[in-house]
Amino acid sequence: MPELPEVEYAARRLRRALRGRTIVHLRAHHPSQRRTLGAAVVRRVAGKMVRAVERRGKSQLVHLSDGATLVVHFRMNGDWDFGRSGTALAAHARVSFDLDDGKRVSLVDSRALCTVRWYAPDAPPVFKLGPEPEDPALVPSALRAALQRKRGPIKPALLDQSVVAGVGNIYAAEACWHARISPRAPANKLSLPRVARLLDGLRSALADGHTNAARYHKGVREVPFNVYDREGEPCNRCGRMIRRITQAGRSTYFCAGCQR
DNA sequence: TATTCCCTGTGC
DNA sequence: GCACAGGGAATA
Repeated sequence: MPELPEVEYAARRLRRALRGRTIVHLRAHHPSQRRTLGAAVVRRVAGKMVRAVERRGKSQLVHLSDGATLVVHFRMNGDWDFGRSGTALAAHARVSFDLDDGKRVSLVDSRALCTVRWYAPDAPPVFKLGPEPEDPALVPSALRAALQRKRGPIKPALLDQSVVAGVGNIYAAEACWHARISPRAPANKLSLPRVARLLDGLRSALADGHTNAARYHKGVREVPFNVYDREGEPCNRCGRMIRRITQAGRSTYFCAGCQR
């Protein structure tokens, strides 16, 4: 379930496994991954050491010792599986890294929508991303300026990665709920106080997400969402029924009682 | 700015 | 069967 908190957590685990290690063997196991990881790339990556792993928005960047970069995107349901080389591959393993310490990291993704791209040292990836949600430079007036360039309703606007990096469908809806703003409110007409509330709402929703990402692998009970996937259930704030609508082809959950 | 497509799995 | 799934690039 990879949105920003999950990707942040995944990138940390990946960093722990890869940093300083040499990739003995990179393999693409599915045709959709072989399109971006051809034989030449796979050959070139072999023997390179991992200098650093970082996250930008929902992308994970693996910086290699020859200056090349691998960019991993989980899309809808990618995740890492950590195991040992030579053992059976995890189900739905799409790409795997065999490391010089005998361990193997696999990208598992049942839908095979995940992407792994290789960038040459002289042509590094360029991201059209807005500020990270935690960036101190992201103040209400900056968010408002970004939103004023947008047409259409606020909730789909929050999914635009050039507005704020890493906001996905769940947290866009949760942020609107926290801020008591209708997902249908025009993005470019939100007042500064409402934008400030939205920013606070986004940060609290993501904070819950970070708690959950840490709990996910420990079997600890997770913090429930307030609106996402709760159609027909009562709102935690006003008790009215949560509704589901479609915006820009995706589900939006909200409470028409207290989100105006 | 909305739809279509990429894939496969799940739940009704 | 069919609708739907958290993303994003490519389209009209």
